[in-house]
Amino acid sequence: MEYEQAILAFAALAQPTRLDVFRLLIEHEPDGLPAGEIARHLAVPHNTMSTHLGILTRAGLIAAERHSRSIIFRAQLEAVRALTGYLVKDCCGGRPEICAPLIADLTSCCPTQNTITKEAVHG
Amino acid sequence: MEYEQAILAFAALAQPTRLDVFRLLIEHEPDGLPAGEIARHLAVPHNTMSTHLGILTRAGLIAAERHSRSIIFRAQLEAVRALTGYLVKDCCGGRPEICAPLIADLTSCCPTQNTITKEAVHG
DNA sequence: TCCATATGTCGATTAGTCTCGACATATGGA
DNA sequence: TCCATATGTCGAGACTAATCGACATATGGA
Repeated sequence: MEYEQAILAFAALAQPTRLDVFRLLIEHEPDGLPAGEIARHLAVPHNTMSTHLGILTRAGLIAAERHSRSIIFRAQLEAVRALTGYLVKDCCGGRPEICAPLIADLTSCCPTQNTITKEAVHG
Repeated sequence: MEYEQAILAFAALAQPTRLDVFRLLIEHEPDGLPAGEIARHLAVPHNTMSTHLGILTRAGLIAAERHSRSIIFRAQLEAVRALTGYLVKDCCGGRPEICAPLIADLTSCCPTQNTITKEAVHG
């Protein structure tokens, strides 16, 4: 992920309504939700929501797809990967000893092929 | 990490000068840098920088410690861990299949005990 | 105490963001 | 074509953030 895109993503997530939208859409993966339903769910006027959805879309955090009269929005998990990667890889900076414990903690959150042997429940 | 703290952290990192400061301090881990040197390094007036350092500090992303006349700032890697965790664990939401590939990519960035057998170089 | 260095705080200006009413566009059906 | 539904765009007002000169505080040394 590039510098400008990271700034856009951080700015997009720095606003309560937009962070709520993003989390809501993550919950609704992989089906997504239409714009109107998102607005209703978070009790925000449709035009205000439209602005927020535009900001999240431009940041690459969500994506829109028209289905008949509705426009379905979906979270872009690839963007989450890119954003966390931007932070974590920055930490590394050639020094794995700094971020190794950081990654170890993340892997304990959610078992993968590599960490299935570690405790799966995180406190 | 809690909701309000996450908002503060995203907002703090959504500003170019502050993102630069944070990356600079990560580069200078674990020694840190005095406020004046940070300001000089990024060519920002000292009082403007003081404001930005305050915002980063309140967000928990950096921490200050006085050493004689200088105040040394250090990146708080724990905050990076908490912030990435906030994003990634949200993705999981009880569904590891969603974020497993996400974590797999992060671990490939920087070898740990679990992933030392995977390719260490990331493209 | 007085001065120099290092940093923080205040206040004003400028710029940007958030919100929402009003209007515009897009789709599907009668 | 006309209407209803779904969503987007524009514009104004209110709010918030960024910048930086001027002043204040803190530390160490003469």
